[in-house]
Amino acid sequence: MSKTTHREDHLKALYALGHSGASESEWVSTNQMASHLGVKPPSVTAMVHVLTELGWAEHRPYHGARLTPAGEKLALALVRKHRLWETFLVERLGFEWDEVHDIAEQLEHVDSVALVERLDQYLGHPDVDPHGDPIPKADGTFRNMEGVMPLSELVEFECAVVMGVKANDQTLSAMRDRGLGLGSKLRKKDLVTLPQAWLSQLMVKTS
Amino acid sequence: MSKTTHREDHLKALYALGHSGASESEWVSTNQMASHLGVKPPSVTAMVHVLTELGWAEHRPYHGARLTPAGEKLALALVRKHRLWETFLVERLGFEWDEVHDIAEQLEHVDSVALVERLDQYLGHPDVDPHGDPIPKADGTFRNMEGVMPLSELVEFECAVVMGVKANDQTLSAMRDRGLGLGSKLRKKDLVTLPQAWLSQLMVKTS
DNA sequence: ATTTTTTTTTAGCCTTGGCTAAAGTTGGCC
DNA sequence: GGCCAACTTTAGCCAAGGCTAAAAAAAAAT
Repeated sequence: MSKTTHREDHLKALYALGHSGASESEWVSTNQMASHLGVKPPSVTAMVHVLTELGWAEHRPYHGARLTPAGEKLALALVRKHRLWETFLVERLGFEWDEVHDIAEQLEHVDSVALVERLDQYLGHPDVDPHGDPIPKADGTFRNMEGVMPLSELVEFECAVVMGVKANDQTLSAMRDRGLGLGSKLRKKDLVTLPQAWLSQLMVKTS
Repeated sequence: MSKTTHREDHLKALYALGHSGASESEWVSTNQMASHLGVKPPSVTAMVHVLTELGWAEHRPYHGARLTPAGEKLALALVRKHRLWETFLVERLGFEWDEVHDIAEQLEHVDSVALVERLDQYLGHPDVDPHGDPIPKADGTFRNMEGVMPLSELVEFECAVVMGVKANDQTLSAMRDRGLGLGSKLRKKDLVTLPQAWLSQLMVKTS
């Protein structure tokens, strides 16, 4: 990996782990980042120092790290690239939704602003990627995702529509085998037929 | 750059410099590779040793290096990827032919056989890239390029059709400004209006 | 409140690829 | 045939990232 790619991977990890719940960027522990990146904690400490030097992160020793606004902007650009490429791979090249993550992981590090913008245009400025995750616009804003929640949080409902999925490739493949995809409709009685673990991974909206 | 990307760059240099004229892979000097790659000679020596270890090149000290059949196969796969991506960038994303080299240089290192094959299919199995260079098939064979030669080698002719261009981005841009592109027709009398240097860069076929 | 456990950081080493400077080859020129 | 110039390789150093082991800090437990 290039120097840049390394830095980008750490930025993305910081972004991914720091935005689980709240909208504010949360402190992320060294251990969390290390296991997320498949690396040992000392390596993370070293890279966090570099990111701090660059003004992209701040570090409170023995407490954690988090993105600065500048770092957040860069991370969002990476997320944008990743999700646009995933969309391209599925929409244009005919890949399945469980096959694109690793390829997009490589494509997202290609450095060309013009390429991203032309890709976005070519795809018709999509709002969400093949997993239903919102694609940040060039200015960093997101599509409104109001009313979307994990299936597990619904108590009473008639019919729910799948708006997104948070799952690894293996689970995505299994869901596809069952005919589940974005837009699938689920009724109360269907719930018992689904693997328990999926309830928190399927993001739905009642209609 | 990743370890793999470094090796691939040296393989490509060996291929590019060793196939100028003949079909056989020729010996390439350390200096040639170094200046082609923008690196100092000792770095090339070191990498050539690595490629030799891997069975991708052979090295005759103080004489030069050349690809083995295995190395040639890998180099061809890289050329294939590069030219397919260039085609995609021009045909689908609307880039100009002088804007795509550097981007394709990055895209060609993305590692996924499925991606290359789907891209090839998506583009309709093109024979040549936007510069008229032939795109190797998955099995390593090329389109027949018979009858194509530099404009400078034509002595008497009625009309020649541009089939390819060997030029850097700046020259490509200048050619575009003059309306020159693949398929452009040139007559004997047009020659005097062209910059001298272009005559050896424009690959043509008499019709 | 002290001790123990867990987490994080620092210290020190390895690998890979780059560089300069010095030594070794090759080959052309008298 | 010997010498000089050009080119190539080796030797030795630097930077970036990764690792393990040990030290330091924070958190937990008694």
